[in-house]
Amino acid sequence: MKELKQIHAQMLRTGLFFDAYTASRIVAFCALQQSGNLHYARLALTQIANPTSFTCNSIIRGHTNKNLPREAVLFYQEMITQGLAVPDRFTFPSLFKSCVDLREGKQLHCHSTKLGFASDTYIQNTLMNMYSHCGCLVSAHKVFDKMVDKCVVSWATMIGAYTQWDQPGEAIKLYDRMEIEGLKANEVTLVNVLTACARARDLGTARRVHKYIDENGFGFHAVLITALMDAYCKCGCVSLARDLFDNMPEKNLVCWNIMFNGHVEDSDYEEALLLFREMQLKGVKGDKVTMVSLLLACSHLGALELGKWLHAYIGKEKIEVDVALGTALVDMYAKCGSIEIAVRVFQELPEKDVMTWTALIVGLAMCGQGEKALEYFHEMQIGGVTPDAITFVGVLVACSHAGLVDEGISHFNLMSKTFGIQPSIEHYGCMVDLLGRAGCIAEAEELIQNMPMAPDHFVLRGLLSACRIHGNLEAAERAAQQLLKLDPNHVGTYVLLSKIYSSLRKWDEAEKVRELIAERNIKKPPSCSLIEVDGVVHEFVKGDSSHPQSSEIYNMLEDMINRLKKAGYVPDKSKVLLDVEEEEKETALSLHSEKLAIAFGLVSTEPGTPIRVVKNLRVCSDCHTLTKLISRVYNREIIVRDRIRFHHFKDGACSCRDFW
DNA sequence: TCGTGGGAAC
Repeated sequence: MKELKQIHAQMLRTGLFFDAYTASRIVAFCALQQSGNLHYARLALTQIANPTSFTCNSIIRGHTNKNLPREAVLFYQEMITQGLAVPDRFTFPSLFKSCVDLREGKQLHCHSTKLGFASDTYIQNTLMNMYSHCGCLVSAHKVFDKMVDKCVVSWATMIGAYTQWDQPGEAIKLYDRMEIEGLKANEVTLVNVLTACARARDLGTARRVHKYIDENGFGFHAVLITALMDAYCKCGCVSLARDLFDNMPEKNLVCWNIMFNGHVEDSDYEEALLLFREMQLKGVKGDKVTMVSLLLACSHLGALELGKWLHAYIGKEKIEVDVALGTALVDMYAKCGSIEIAVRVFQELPEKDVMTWTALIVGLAMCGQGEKALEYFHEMQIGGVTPDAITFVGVLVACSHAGLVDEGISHFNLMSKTFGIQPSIEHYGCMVDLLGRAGCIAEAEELIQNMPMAPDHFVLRGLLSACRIHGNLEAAERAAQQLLKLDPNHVGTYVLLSKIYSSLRKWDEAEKVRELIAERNIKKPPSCSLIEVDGVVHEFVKGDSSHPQSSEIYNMLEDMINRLKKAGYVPDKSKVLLDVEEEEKETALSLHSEKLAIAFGLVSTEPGTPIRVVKNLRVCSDCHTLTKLISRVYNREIIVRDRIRFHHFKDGACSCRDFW
């Protein structure tokens, strides 16, 4: 700018600036160059008596490029009202790009048509894009249909518009039409189609595009490969994406992020974290998108220390905490059993939306803090945030876990009456759980009878587990029958039913159910527990002896059980499925994965440190009793997250008040 | 003129 100003001054002295063409270059430089100055461009313009359309177009483009859309449109208005210059075909592309209002967009469309640019391909392409951005896909398509000379850009734009407006199926159809008409696609077309494949989970098309890329010699194109990776990830083919990723000559942050997210969505949290360490070794820094994915991994693993480390990293690297990242932080602290920090982080967030509030409500629900969850639910509405269907799932879960039957029912009614949200099967699932858990089995059955859809396995399993808690065999058999019809290969049904039989001492029936599992060759998912020590997540499965410190762990386990027996512990063998000798039952119990994880926690952390364990299944009653005692005898807080909620053990009691 | 990634639920 310093040099430009000198040139400008000389031009004024020599009179060269009064030549419109020469002056236009001064304006264009100031308006368009990185080092330019838009304000100066507009000042210079005021000194030009007869600016050309080129000069004015530069000003418009300058505002568009610097993301000042309002100013671009306002300047156009000035240009025509003051008659600065007549718009030409170069005026409209950047003008359309800056137009976000449909009404205004139509006016500009009208201008361009009156000026004779109706069939200019360049203008029509940007016009389509403008209509799409203004949310009028129909108009965008009308422009597309009427185009006589459609070029690659036209097709790519329309495909992109469909994808953007959540109609990936239509986008893919359009691409198919292109292929049929024998048209060549370019990189952008393919990126847009792949984005559509990702949204539509269309693996077939993604593979076809991949083949097309290989066969048409596109060479290495980072964005294209990145889009392909994402499509593979979203279609559940993470390893295909990983192959592409590993072979990329250069990896930008977006492709790292896609890979982190791919592994997280694939439930491979450890792999996501390993990959992050690899990225750090390469000296690449994460951004807010990276943090969201990694925090999600921590949430699933219950890796609080790692989560805290990421939180500190966000602060250290000055990563902007926007709503999505804020929500991920709240979710991480809540799901890692640190609800107090979750609440504090939540309160300090500058921006919260319905997802943020919902994450907190769900977090409180999981801790059994139903009343608090309801308080936040009301505070949220006072703050002007409208709850959605998922928020209500959280509210109902909160009521369910805290035994707030009446509140649950009233909120269930409130949902449709006041908020116009029709209850979905998820909401009915919560209600069945709520009623069943509180012992109202008949009411739960009646609700299932009267709901507008057929019960799914969540609903029926909720009923069945309520029957187990309350020892209602008749209702259990009815629920189990339906469940077995619906999903005969789900081991949970057999296990629950068999547990009900054995708790009622109907050993023969229990055995019969157990035999069915073997006969039908149904695979049991292994029960496993995770515990994080010094930032490393250790995994234990039932009866595990693969851990390097296994002998220490088993010694501790023995010590634990002996000390607890002295403190009054009697193993609860009634829920053990196996029809074996009493002693073996005791051994089977003592090998439950959470007991191993807790024993490991006791040997590998300082006295007094809280122990946090995450389980993939629900805790059994024996482990629950035992853990209560451990918390007293070993003077440790123990926080166990099971498949659906938290148990916070302290001084011999559990936060669930034995209601789970 | 057209292009890649992230947050809440039974």
